[in-house]
Amino acid sequence: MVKQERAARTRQALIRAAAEAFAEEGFGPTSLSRISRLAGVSNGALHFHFGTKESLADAVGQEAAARVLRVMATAEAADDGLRALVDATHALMALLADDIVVRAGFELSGEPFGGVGVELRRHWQQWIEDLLVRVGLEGGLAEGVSPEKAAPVIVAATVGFEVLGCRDPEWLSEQKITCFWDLMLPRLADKGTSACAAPK
Amino acid sequence: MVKQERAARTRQALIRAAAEAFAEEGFGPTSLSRISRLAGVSNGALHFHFGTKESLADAVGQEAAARVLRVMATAEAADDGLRALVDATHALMALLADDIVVRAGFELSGEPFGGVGVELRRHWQQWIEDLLVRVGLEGGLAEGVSPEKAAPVIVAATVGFEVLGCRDPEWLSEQKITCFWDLMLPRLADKGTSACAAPK
Amino acid sequence: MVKQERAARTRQALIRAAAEAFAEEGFGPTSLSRISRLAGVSNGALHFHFGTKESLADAVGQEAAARVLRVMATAEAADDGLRALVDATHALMALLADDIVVRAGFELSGEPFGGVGVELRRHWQQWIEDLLVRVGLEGGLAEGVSPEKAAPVIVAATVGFEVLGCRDPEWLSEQKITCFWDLMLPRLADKGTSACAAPK
Amino acid sequence: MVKQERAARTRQALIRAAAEAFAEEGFGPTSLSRISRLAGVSNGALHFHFGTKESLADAVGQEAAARVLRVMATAEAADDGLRALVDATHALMALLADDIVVRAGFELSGEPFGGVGVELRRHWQQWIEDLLVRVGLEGGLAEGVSPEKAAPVIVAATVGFEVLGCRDPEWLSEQKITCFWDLMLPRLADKGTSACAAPK
DNA sequence: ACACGCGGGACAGCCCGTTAGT
DNA sequence: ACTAACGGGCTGTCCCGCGTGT
Repeated sequence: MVKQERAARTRQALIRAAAEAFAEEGFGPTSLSRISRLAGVSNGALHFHFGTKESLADAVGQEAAARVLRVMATAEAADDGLRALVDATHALMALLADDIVVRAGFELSGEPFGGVGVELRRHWQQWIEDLLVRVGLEGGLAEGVSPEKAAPVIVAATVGFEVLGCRDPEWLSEQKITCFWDLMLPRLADKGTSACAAPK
Repeated sequence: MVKQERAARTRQALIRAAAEAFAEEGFGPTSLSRISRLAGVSNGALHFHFGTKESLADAVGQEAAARVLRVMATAEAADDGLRALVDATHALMALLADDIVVRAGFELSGEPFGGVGVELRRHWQQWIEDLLVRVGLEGGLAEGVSPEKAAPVIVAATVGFEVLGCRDPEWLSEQKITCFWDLMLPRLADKGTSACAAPK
Repeated sequence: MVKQERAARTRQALIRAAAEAFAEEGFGPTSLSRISRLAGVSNGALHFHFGTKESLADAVGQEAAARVLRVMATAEAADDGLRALVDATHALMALLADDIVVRAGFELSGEPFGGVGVELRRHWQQWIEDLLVRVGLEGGLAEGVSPEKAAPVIVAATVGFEVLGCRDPEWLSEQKITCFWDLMLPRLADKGTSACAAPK
Repeated sequence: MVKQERAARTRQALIRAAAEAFAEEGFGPTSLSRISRLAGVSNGALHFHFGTKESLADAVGQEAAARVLRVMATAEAADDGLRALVDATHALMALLADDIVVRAGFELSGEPFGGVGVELRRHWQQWIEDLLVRVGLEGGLAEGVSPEKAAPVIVAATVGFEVLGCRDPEWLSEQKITCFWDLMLPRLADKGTSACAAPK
């Protein structure tokens, strides 16, 4: 049907506009009128697609999660676990730098929602923990370094870069992340790793 | 005057209540009625002390800045620069964990204010950079590590801990910070440093 | 055509659902979505059959009027005029008690429509007046009782029973109406009437 | 205090305006903006005095109940019970005819509120029942007439006059009520009563 | 000086009745 | 007959002065 095609385009425009607004002002202060104006549709159209403001935020979060998942999947294809981790952080920051939806999704996951359900940061943390556990089992971690201790540090740093990157995109640059891994990787990795601080 | 004493108490109660509310919901969604109710004063009293919502947030930010400054000053008394850095991060996280005003101040500094003026995170970043420069001049940094590269990494990590700590205080625990320095310090410091990952 | 049969069924379902909703909440507060949901049809289907909300209410009113007319016609068949009046009130109350469409029609006729056109209560009043005039001409009314004076009293009482019956069906019971005629009939009727307070 | 005087005047203006609007369109269709415009105050003032639309309707209902109570008390002073009943109905109709608040209160008590609490019609019914029981004990009722049977009839008739009077004030005229009692009283009262159909 | 009751506008979010397009 | 979209309007409430009291 042609109608459903147009509807999908409207839906995407709405999600995109909402992401822009949420990323700029946060969930609460953003008004629905602003979003519908940004998307170039009427107020009623917004309500047709998303009954409530929360459900709109939900949609933004899920769209962001889907895109982040693709990044994780791509990075996981690397032959070395730590290599995958470094690549994933680089790719995530690049994504945050130019995909407003993903950025909004991350910001939203930090707000005290009334039960939004999408927790992007939690997903990210979980993925890092799982990956590190696998690396540890394969003997890829240096002595005295456990997945349980290393994962939070990496999560905190990446969340920090993300948060600061919201005001100043420079924080999301490849250079900054490379600095991070340059400091972190030597202590984290077994000598035999193929990973280096720069991406790919 | 007796009146002024009472006024000061009201002012403090207002700042405290505002910090609580801001930390919980953010600046925009928090209503002034909620703050005045929390503080146990009337709506009119709030507007007597702080003419506008922004000026109230300003006061919260300045109060928080004052307390953070004390932490920095205390840490700076250490004889070793990196020692001071480690101590300062530990102390800041402890402060964030149990001082709602400081927590609110940090959160507020991440919001896109209409010209609030208080930028706690920027202060923190500046302080770290200055300190690292001093350490570098004294030869306390390892080879290949420059203050310009190391400072953002430390700032990002601490901001990350702070942000995540807003929802789960566990992120602010001494243990988490110790893990961070345990991974970061060996690569950062010259061999002759007296600093270690744990506080004090 | 088969289509027209289906259309008629949809139309009836809509009228029935609208009656239910109008009777419960009144015209204004009832939303068209609620009606279409109740009827199990789509929003668009509603607007295909009834272009506007008023026209839907009109349809409910006309359907109700048709059913009330049948009651009047049946009662008129009685040989005694007052007998017909008593029977008609009994029959109307019974109809109100179990026909939601009629109930809605009466309620609607009490609302300040923007020109609905259907005035069920007025019809009822007119019918009673005409009947009483006929009875009067036949000498069936007691001395000192004129149709002009008696009709409003009967109308008021029946409307009262109807209105009160909307919240509590007990008011529409045969017993209550019998009580009414038991008090009213002796003063109203000539001694020679065959009518009694109970129905049929 | 001057302020409180002004506040009371505002409150009364709001109640009066609300009564006017409710009586004209009913609870649901009436908008708060219309009420505040009618009262000549701002939207915010309305919300200051009555937090919600329901609470405003409540206030109207209570004000109406208070005025009706005064009517009942006055009528009760009559030496004859049935005399009191006749007087009360006449007085109530007169009140309904020129006190918009009372009219609104009665109309409101017929709407399917979400728990308004004020049930003017129920009060009226209760008062009539109690009065008739008292008259019955004093031997003022004719043979074969019980309070339980007579009260609903009188209530229904008065409610009918009230409802019809909303669209056409003629229904509330002394003449109509006199007709009612002229038909009803002979059958209801013992021969020795001093009551007659006309008021006072 | 300090505090408050009262009131003023301005939207916010939600949703409603309605129309195009197929 | 229905999906998709449109404006407009409703209630709630928010942020903020004005004037008065203590």
